[in-house]
Amino acid sequence: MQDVARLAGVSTITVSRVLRQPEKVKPETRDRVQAAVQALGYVPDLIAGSLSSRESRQVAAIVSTLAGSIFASTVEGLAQTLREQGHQLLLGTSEYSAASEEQLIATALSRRPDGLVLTSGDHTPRARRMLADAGIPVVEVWDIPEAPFDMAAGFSNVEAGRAITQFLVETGRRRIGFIGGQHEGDQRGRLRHQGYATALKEAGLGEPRSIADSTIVSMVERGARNLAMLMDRWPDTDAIFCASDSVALGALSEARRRGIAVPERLAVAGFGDFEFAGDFGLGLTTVRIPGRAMGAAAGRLILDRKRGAPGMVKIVDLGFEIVRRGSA
Amino acid sequence: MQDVARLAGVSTITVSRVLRQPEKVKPETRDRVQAAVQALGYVPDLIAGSLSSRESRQVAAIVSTLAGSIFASTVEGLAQTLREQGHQLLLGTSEYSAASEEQLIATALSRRPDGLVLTSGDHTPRARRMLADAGIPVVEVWDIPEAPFDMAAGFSNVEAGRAITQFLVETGRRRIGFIGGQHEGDQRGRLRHQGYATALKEAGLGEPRSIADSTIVSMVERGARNLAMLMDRWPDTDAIFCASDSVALGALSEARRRGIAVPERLAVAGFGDFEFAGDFGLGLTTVRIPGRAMGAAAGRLILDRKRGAPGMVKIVDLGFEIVRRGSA
DNA sequence: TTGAAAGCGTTACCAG
DNA sequence: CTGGTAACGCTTTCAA
Repeated sequence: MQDVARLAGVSTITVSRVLRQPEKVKPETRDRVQAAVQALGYVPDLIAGSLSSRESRQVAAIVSTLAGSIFASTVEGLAQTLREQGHQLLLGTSEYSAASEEQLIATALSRRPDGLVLTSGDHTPRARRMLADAGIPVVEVWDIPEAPFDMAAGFSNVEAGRAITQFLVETGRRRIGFIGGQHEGDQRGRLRHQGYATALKEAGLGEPRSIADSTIVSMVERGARNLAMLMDRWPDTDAIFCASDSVALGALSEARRRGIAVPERLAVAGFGDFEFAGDFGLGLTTVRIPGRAMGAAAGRLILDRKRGAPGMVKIVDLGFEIVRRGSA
Repeated sequence: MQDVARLAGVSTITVSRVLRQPEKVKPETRDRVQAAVQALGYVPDLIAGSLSSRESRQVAAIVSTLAGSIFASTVEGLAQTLREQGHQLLLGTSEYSAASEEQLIATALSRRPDGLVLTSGDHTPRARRMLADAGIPVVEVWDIPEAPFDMAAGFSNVEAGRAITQFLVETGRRRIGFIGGQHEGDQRGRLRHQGYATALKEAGLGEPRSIADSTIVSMVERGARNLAMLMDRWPDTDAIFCASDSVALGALSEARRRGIAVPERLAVAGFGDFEFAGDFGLGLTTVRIPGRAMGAAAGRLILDRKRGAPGMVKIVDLGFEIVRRGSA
């Protein structure tokens, strides 16, 4: 920066101003400085800048995985929104890691991000304390928590599970099963299951028929195995709601293998509307989730807060949508 | 840090040492400092640390998109490898953005990352200069460039295109088409096409039959449209190689629509082995790409270099694999 | 509209 | 094994 300043015949602070608030510098001076920046190929050091200005122009996000098209679009929406407003994304994934969310949060915070995006869920007291101490905007995505830590951008998993189950009821199904969620660590799957159970009760359709054997690694295989178990136990089942589209895909394979006609004898509904849900065979009936929009909204919430926008909304409910295709 | 030092009755530099090189501090002192860190809930400031130590323990990656399961696993593999070795990922996506790769590189470099991961391709002279000036390890992924900028972790797209085409030839196909790649901006698709054309020539099978209408947004739709165009123009085509699995998925739909039997009358091969390639209908014959491994290798190359590992490998060829399923 | 000086919180370097 | 002091490269005052 000193080199640039020298070449332009100004002081370093003027160079800084040209870069950060060009309008505060006289056009001639500005041009001279910009020429010097170009000539020297100067790249500012944001680390030094951040230390000095106490803002990092960086937002951290922690997701469990990018695989399976689940959080990928959310991360993408977030990254794009941040970039458009001059911020960068610091990404942490927790998959296959013994490191607790707590640990990941601590690591992220040590970079002094201007905000943090998390998937909603239970956070430990220690995690909550760290977040509070950091004093930065925090957005939980992929659900509307009952007691949000700070802000949230998501949809109601309970309502979504209830809605798709009601949809199955409306299409004449009476013996509806559930597979593939509600295991430990899948809080959102559990919420969907809760919605499913509620809908059953409201329709007077008896007890839930749920299988959630999580000993199988792949979601698709899990879907196949779980459907098999469910049909063995409740052979007259006429519809299933799967906790995710990949589980539904596995269930469809298993149904084909067993010669169970879909949707005639068994309706299959998924969850997520993943990229190819409409592009194989009869198409998967599912619940569309605003993945990308949640990321974008999370970015906006953080940046608005940072700007000190007045009358801030804290919870953004982006809803969901039932997409009917051939499988149910 | 001063608070911690005071509470532990040591100087700040000792606190720093306990955190970064615990073995250099006497156990008793160390315990006292660690207790103080706990008591105060101290979170070190990596920004200040980076400024001082001139290493950021952060690696930047720039990919075009996380959608479509293309780069997601690579990013995940990278993030995991970095995390395991105490580094963090700074992620930039270029999608839908007018900002050039150049701009993204400049932004990433301003954080002084310890390394940079890029998808291979043409980089502008200015970009190359910035990379050179930064003096950090750079890894190109998703191809083995002829003239790598620095290091590379990938596979040969040309060879992969050649191999799958040869496979189709070996299974008795003689009039083999290509759809969905080779348009502007898809350098790797072009390389696969080149391999395809080479294989045709080697087998004496005449001129390429290629369609690459890139005016359609979705890859799946593009596959459908392109297959339609190809079959209209060369009705006797008996096999196609699709530049990606999503294109292949679209082609399969279109074939179904037209009553073209797959694989009897038309063999369909994809590229990528995306997550669900084996899970719909007859299963997609495709080329499996080591997505996650490329990310992990890229991380290792950068961290090894940083450590000054001797006799460094600069190019890691992770190969590819033909996966035969029902479609070809 | 521009500049001088004083940090930002940490680590490198060199002593003790 | 521990500590003092001086950076690291920039931005924030506060003045001119």
